[in-house]
Amino acid sequence: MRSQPQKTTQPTCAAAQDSIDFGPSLTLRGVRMRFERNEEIFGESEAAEYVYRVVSGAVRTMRFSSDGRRQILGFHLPGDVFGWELGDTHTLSAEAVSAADVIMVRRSLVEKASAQDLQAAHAVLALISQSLNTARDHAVVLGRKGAGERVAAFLLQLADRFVSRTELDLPMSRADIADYLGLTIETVSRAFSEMERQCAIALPSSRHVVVRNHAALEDLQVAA
Amino acid sequence: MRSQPQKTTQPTCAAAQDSIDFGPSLTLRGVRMRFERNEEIFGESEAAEYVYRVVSGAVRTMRFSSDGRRQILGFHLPGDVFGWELGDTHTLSAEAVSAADVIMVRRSLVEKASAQDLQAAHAVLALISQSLNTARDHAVVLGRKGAGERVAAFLLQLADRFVSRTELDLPMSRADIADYLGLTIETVSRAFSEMERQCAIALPSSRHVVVRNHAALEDLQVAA
DNA sequence: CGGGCGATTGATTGCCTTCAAACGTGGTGG
DNA sequence: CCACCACGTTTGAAGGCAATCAATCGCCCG
Repeated sequence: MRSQPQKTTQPTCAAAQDSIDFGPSLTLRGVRMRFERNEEIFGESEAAEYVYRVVSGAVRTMRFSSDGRRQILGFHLPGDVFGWELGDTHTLSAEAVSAADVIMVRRSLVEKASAQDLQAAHAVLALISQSLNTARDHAVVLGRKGAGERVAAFLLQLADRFVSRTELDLPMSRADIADYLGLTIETVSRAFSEMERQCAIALPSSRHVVVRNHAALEDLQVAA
Repeated sequence: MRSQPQKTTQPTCAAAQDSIDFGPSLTLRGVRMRFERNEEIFGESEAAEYVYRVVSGAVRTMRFSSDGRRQILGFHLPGDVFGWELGDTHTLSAEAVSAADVIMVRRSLVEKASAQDLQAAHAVLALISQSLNTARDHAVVLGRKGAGERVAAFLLQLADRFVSRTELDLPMSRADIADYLGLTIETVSRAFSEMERQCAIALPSSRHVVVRNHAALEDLQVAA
């Protein structure tokens, strides 16, 4: 299933671009690669050879329950780092949601840097710590929110990450959103339609969301 | 709501006991305290002054959704470290599930140690990394499993942590289990009853579970 | 113009929640 | 020592919300 990733032909800009910035004191060089839509970046239990940063596009990380059901753990947008592991194998899988440019830095470089430089070690710690916090928020959504609330929370979360907080171009399908929120495609779709009916959002197309009433979304997120 | 915690009167054993072992190269001294059942250990948005290790009893960490619904993020048993934060305030709350002895180490000590010693920094990283992995597993359970599967997964998870893998003394109530698994008390109770009916477990008392058929539980965990 | 895929909408089912009541046990006070 | 109360748990009945099953729609691409 793992298709041959290939380096971009054009050497896009300077060397400084092809690196991951872990913080004020840790910038590591890597290689830029392009992954096509739905292409696997790495799989669970594969050797964790690289750490990744999204340059453009979007990436999903996920885990599968023993009988194959998929849980998406997070979406990663430009700037996000993913794929870091403490051990030497990946504990989750990653795929490109849309065509995505990604910078890959050898894990050994990160290890070496953080084994020599305390600031580097702290930068990695901050990264993981942030991931943990996000994962905990996600647990609250999955464990204690209804369908409408989950979708509202998802949209608000995305809105906070886009430059324009009202115009969202969703890179992911309804199926992705469903597997992220612990719902089905149909339920997600109905939630979108219902929000449109209530004029909280507009849906010029299925992948383009306009937030019409931010406050209404925040209400939905709490009780819907 | 925060009652006055009080140090245990008997100085139980040596100084080495009242410390947290983060790994081969980081052991920090602290103070031992006892918390009674349901006593708050720290609250969300309080200053994160200490890092904690469970000595005896059990602790729950949790977060609340904006309208007050409780999601338990984890149960912490003897040996577990909890309450670590990157920033200077807690991002979750902790309470004693049962009466619990806990060792508290000043966070500033951990900070100082991991800012001076690379092995110490790595020990903290390993700790957080493990928490992240656990949180991700939890997300799979919350997002993609049915009620019976959740309870089975919960029991197997606990069984792995007890000395006796077949005799479990649950320190937590059905309400705690429900809030951990994203279910209601009644649904959890029904799941237990159903497992007993299928002879996967026995319930001599509501808090004492005997695993009769480990394999059957593993099956339930996948499809029930 | 036709095919395929993702999204939407509708109808129905089923699981979990909600509401309600009874049970059991541990603790307290008479 | 026993009666009683409180609280956690279990069980039952009913309802609701999301899943499932099924059909249609819309759009992109060939």
